[in-house]
Order: sequence, then C-alpha cells, then structure tokens
Amino acid sequence: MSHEIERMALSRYLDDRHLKRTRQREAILEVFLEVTGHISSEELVQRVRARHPHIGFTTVYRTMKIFCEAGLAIERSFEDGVTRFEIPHEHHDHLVCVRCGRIVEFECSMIESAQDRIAGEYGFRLLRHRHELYGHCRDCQEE
Amino acid sequence: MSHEIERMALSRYLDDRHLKRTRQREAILEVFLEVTGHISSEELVQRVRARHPHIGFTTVYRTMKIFCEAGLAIERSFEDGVTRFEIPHEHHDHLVCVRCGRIVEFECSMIESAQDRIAGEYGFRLLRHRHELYGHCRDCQEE
DNA sequence: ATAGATGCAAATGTTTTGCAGGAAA
DNA sequence: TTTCCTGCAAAACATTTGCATCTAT
Repeated sequence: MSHEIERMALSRYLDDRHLKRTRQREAILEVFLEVTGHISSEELVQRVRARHPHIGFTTVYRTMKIFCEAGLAIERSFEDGVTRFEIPHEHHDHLVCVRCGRIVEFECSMIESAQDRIAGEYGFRLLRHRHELYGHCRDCQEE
Repeated sequence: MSHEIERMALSRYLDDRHLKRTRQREAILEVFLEVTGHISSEELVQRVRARHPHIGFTTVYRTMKIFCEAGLAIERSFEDGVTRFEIPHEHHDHLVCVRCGRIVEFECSMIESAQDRIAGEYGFRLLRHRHELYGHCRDCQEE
C-alpha cells in the first residue's frame, strides 16, 4: 500500500486532536492520493462523488483543510480564482499555460537564494513565497 | 499638472473606442493618480466616495477595468482575495508582510533572467509572472 | 453517552451583469 | 438623438458557517 507516510501523518493528526476516522475522510483521502499534479476543489468533489455520490462538497472543503493542516496537502492558487491542492514533495514553483491550463513544476536554487538575500536586504523574515510564470506552453504556441 | 502621460493615455484610449469622458471617470482618475503604492478596489471606492458620495462601486470596478486596459493601472492580487491596483512603473515584484500588510517592491535582474531561461527550457513563451515573498517586516518581528 | 462529523441551506465577500433611466457626443 | 454610462438590485462564484441530525468512539 503506497502513501504510507501520508496515511500515518493523517492518522497521527486525527488521533492527536481526537478527531474521527469517517467514511468520508477515507474516501476523500483515497481520491486525493491518486492525484498526480494539481487538483481543484471542484474537480476533487466530482471525483469523490463519482464513487460516493452522497458526499457533500462542504465535507470535501472541510476535509482538505484538515489534510493541509496535517501536512498531507498543500494549497495552491493560480490566477483563476480556484484553490488547487497538491501532494507535498520537494520544493518547487510553477509554470502555467494560460491557454490550456497545463501546470509544470520547476526548481531553481539560484532564485531561492536570491529570494533569501532580497528578504534580508529589506529586513523581512521570509515565511514563504509564491512564484509563477505564465505563458504559452509548446503545444499552445502554433497558431 | 502631473501624470500627463497617464491622462493622455486614457484620453487616447477613450477616443479610439468612442468612449465618453464622464464626471465619474474624471473623479476616479483623480483619486487613483494620487495613490502611492497599492490600493484595493474597496479603498478606492471609499476614497472616491469621500469626495463624490453618489458614485457607485460598480462604476469604480468598471472604470478600473478600463484604466487597466488603457495601461494606466496594473491589477495585482496578493493572498487576501482582494484586487489591488498600482500605477505602472519600472518592473518589480513584491515583499508582503503578513502581519501588517505592508507591501514593498523589489527588483532583481538575476531572477528575471533566470525566469526567461527556465521558461525556455520548458518550451514556454513567457507572458508574465508573479513573484511574491511573504514574511514579517522588520517592525513586525519583535514579539 | 458524547464529542465530533455530516449535509443541507443560508450566508459570506468580492466582483460581474441586467436593466431602466440619465448624460455625453 | 443616438450611443454610451451610471447606479441599483440581483446574480455569480468559490468558499464558509449555522444547525439539526447522524456516527464514531
């Protein structure tokens, strides 16, 4: 069984605050762990409902909040007003195609250290950042 | 009279599409050109209404859309769900204090060129980017 | 038995749209 | 006198909250 780490993290998070293991949380976890890349709240609701039609979207929203707090999910938002989630993995930022919506991850340690230096220059204690490049991906350039 | 460039850009934009010069647009322009830094839609509505109580917030939203299209304003959004506007000036990104909301601009050509290189590597034609550093500013660190 | 979870409906907050009346060209 | 603009109310949209009911512990 894969994603043992995520399952254990959730298990511990729930136990620590006396939260319950419910059918709904199990179902949402299953679906979320299958995601590769980024999934919006709405898509997540749809996929969960395909298997468990009774689950309300409110529950999905509330559950994803818990997953984020438990460290199983990271909330991301690009420029279309919807929240997306991804499974945490090594640090990265994103390239977003504004035509097809494709999201590609990139990593650049040079930029990372430049950020630290800049924050320091301005006296900021850096907590997090957001760095997105918007453009047309290769497939969307011909026309 | 300052901001001649902005006024002329708007004038031309309006003329080109046979749009009208109205009292409301004049009023919103006056207020907006006085802004230093970033102003949210809501703050803008308040400031405009302080002088012209009759102006509707719908008009402010619609007018700012026109200003953006005319190149007099740039829309920015940080992580609090509201749209902010700034007067265009040399390219820059932002440091945002998550405690007091202070927004500081920075510029880094090294990051800019790294972005171009990365976009190229992934076959993207870069249109724009978004780069924000979130943290605590100097004044918000003591506690 | 009881703290916690669910799902519906209603509320939220920001921004947009429909429309009838009003103003600029 | 036509075309565009305004302002109100209502809609949109993603997300959150209230609450009565249900369920895991």
